[in-house]
Amino acid sequence: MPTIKEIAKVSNVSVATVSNVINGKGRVSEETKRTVRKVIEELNYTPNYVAKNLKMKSTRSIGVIAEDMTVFDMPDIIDGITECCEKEDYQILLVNLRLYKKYEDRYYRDNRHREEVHRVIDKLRAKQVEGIIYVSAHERLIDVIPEGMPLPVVVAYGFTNKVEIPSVVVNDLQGAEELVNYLIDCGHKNIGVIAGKKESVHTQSRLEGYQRALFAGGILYDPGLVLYGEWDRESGYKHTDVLLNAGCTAIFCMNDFMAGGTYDRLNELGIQIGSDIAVVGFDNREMASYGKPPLTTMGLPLHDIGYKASELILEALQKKGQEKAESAHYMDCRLIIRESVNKVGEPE
Amino acid sequence: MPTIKEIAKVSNVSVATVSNVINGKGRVSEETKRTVRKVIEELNYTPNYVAKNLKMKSTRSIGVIAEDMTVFDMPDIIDGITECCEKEDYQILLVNLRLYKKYEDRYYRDNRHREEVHRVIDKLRAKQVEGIIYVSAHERLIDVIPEGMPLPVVVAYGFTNKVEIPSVVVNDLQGAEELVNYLIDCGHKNIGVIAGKKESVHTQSRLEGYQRALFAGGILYDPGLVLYGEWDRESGYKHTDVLLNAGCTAIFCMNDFMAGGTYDRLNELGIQIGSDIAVVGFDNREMASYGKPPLTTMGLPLHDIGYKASELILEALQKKGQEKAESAHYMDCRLIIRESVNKVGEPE
DNA sequence: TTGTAAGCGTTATCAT
DNA sequence: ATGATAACGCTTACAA
Repeated sequence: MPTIKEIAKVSNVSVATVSNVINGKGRVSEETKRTVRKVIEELNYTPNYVAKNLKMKSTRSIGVIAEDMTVFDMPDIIDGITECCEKEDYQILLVNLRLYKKYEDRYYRDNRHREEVHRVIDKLRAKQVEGIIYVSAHERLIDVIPEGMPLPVVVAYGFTNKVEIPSVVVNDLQGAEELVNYLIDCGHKNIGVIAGKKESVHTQSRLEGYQRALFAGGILYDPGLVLYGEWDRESGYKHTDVLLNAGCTAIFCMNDFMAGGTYDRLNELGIQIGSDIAVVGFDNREMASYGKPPLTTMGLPLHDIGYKASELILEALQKKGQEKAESAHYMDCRLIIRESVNKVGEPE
Repeated sequence: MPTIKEIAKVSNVSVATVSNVINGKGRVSEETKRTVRKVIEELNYTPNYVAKNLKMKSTRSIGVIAEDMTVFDMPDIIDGITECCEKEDYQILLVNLRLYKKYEDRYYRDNRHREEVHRVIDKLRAKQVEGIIYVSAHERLIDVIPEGMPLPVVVAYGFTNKVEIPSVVVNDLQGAEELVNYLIDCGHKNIGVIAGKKESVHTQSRLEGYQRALFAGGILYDPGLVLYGEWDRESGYKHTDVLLNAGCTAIFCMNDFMAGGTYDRLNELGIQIGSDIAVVGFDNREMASYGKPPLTTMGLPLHDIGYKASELILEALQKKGQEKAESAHYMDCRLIIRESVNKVGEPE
């Protein structure tokens, strides 16, 4: 690997001049520019960024800590991060914690995890990344970031307990509200819901969105129409009947898995989804588009979450140590209309 | 950010000593070790790796170029790469080409793509990565890597036209053979296949696997039982009838999408999958496990491909410039047995 | 327009 | 056991 010194030597100029033509700085005659460029070409020279970074005290790189690459939401978040970073010419140092593979399902109770995160952050700092994005595998409270980080950190797809660390998350409320609005616009008034676990923040927010939509639509909220499930297919299956008996013309399942379960039950019963009854899901998982009929659902703003997280980092890098922005950023969901919702005639 | 110099000053020792205690080299008294460590702790010092890397001329990092993060096979491949790299303490510089988002479906005919790859590689070289893994979004010939790369390059999930660049790909032949073997073990003798596009390498290899399994099972190969599709659901749907008419008791679809299509048709016909007839897919897409019944299919060795690619890079780094290994590495698929295959009694 | 030289934060050699 | 110091490859005053 040739260095700038060798380029200088064979070009018969000083290293300063070579540096200048590379970076388009200073005044250097067209003549020498040409020869230097030719030599660079011939020797297949590539400048050494680690030397440059050392000198410049900047790396234009950020660290991305992904809890687990293989969970369904990761790729789009990472995609959003990379899109923003590419635009601003920032590089990404990726570390994949592989939490699920390593610790099964209860890694977050584990102190090994906390220590590992600290180790990883130290290494990233050592590599002189200018900021860090921590990407949670599922939306929950992230409390493993050490105190007093000397560089901007944001957590994507998770909440934080420290005000100095912004987080960017799904706007469940808007999503649910818009989804139920759509149902109402289609003429449905008796809308049952198969919710997630009662204590989940998603469940709470999506329920609130449901209530708002109902209120705006002038529909009485009947708590008897909301059943709590476990987010799994089975829950959708077993709760369908009671909603049917209550005379619901539409069922709002708080995720696509549970919608799959109500599909199962409805099929058994010979009830036609999308004509006899409407069902909607949430999350827009891959399976949603393969349902029969394809499921109308709410798309998670995964890409936007990643993009926004990058933006926050880059902004923080600009106005170094200036006022902190608000802590939680809610990204809007996007309605994915497919074929599982029928219009219902005006009954009045 | 404190430097080693400041640590030295407040510890009342030289930088050399500090460096030594950090790296556990040279002889230094327990006494000074302790004080230096304390100062490091107090000042929250982290060594600057870019300086270290410059000095050491090594970065322990490799570049990973992903054609598109959001295609289904990427995450597992990346996961494999990171697992291997973490084990060997190598860092990953990730670049996401976002090919699909940028160029729709025919990016690979586009010269902008080639130029972009060259630019990306230059940047990675500048960052002093020690090797590069190019991860294709779909298995095909990758010919965008420049000639005479001065560092190890391997392409994961794609073929190469240069002998010096190893590639690691799916062992379609083994996969199909094992899958059809399983069918035969279950007593099936009349096995139809809904293949992919005729010119596809996957189709060719999987067909060969099918033929081998048949041969080993003493079953005559009937070319009339293989129908070529377009890899999509529709293909599975429309080819099912002729296989049925030919009296097949099992249908081998060359991907899960097409299997979904034959599921559709079989359902219409009221034929029970997993008892009246067997169907198997290939790829183990997310949807496969949600089928009714869950689809028996062949899992792609995505993780292994990533892992192997890393191994090849790291090996090449060891025996710098020694003899090249073979060029194409085939990773075995893994059979995923679910509920879409019935056993069939011995008819003799 | 071009060259000299200091310095970025480390490690390593060689004295002491 | 510890300390001076050169060197890694680059940028940037400043000098010529």
